[in-house]
Amino acid sequence: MLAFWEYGYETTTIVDLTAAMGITAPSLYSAFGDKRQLFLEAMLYYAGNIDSLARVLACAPTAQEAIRAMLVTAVHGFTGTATPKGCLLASATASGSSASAEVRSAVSAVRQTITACVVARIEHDIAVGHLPATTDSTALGSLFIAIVQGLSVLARDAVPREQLLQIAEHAMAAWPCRQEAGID
Amino acid sequence: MLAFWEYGYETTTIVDLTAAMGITAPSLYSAFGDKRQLFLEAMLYYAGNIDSLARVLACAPTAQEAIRAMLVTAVHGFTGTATPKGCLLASATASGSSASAEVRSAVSAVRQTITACVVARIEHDIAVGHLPATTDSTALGSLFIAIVQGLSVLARDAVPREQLLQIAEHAMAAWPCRQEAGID
DNA sequence: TGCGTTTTATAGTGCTCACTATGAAATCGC
DNA sequence: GCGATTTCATAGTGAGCACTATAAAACGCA
Repeated sequence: MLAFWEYGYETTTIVDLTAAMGITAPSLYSAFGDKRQLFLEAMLYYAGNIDSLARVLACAPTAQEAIRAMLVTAVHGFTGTATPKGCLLASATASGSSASAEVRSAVSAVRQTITACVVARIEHDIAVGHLPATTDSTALGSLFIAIVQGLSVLARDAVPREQLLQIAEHAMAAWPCRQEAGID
Repeated sequence: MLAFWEYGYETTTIVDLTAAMGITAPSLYSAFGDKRQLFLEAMLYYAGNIDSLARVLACAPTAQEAIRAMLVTAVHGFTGTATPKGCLLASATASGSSASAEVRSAVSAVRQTITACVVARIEHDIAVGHLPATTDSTALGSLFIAIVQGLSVLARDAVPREQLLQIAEHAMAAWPCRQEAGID
């Protein structure tokens, strides 16, 4: 997973993977089938962290706080010292030949699942009156997904964690109704 | 440029490039040196469009309108039918082996130049009183760069132009002072 | 037309890619 | 303890990569 995270899907070689895993090529192929299946498993393992993030989305008192937590968690994940910079989903298949279209669409599907979770949380807050009924939940949720993916690009450019956190804080101003602290 | 835009730097092959340009490999090498130099020229040609965007930044009446125009221009560029989806700067070197680190830092440098233009425009509006003196110009400018790069990811996921424009419109709410229309 | 120069096409170079055939080593039931 | 079965390492496979040596063709100029 770390190798794919660092170098991307097509640019990571079997030698990179076997070296990282401490096994030989035949073992890798008997265990995972081929490079594509190994990547899909690694991606789902990576997205597992985001599944726990979906639980955080549901448990937060408001959608604002839920998204704030998502942004902070993302920034921390993108700037860890023990892991590659940025987001595996954002960078591993950002480009590639037409041979890897299937892998790219699998990553896109995971991203859309995450987007759907965010949109659902926003719609819940609309339903209970925390957000205006006129709120465009799809556009607002997609905006924050876009911001997360954009933060990944900046993290890859070696922008430090503190600055990314400030950017994320500024992004929180995009909520349609400015509820000051204490309203929740 | 279109080939690099579509497939990325490392995943675009010399055969792709010679086929797109209608020339043979020796002609390509005598004209451009090698693949790396050809990519750098193609990237600067692509960024040339963004240089004209820097002029738009300076000519707009306010920083808000300047950034709004940048977002709209970006969305249109990311969803054109005659060009690949997304942003060349965002996707072409999002991942890659350590052999292409130099190319990746060149792309990062262009992105930081664009960020500096945006930040300068925001600081200009702070100086003339269009924006609060407490505005964090670096964080705010970087946020909109992150949003543009994030929109590129969504565009690559085949999100339609109209939805991206709505997302961009929602992003405009992130400005620190909500100046309604007519104030400028 | 004939010659020197530049451009271009053919055909390959060594290298690395994802992937695998074959023999050695370890493991297991009994 | 021993044979059957599974697991693993060595050593390669054809294919495709970035890149180039050589020679033919096109061109400017007389």
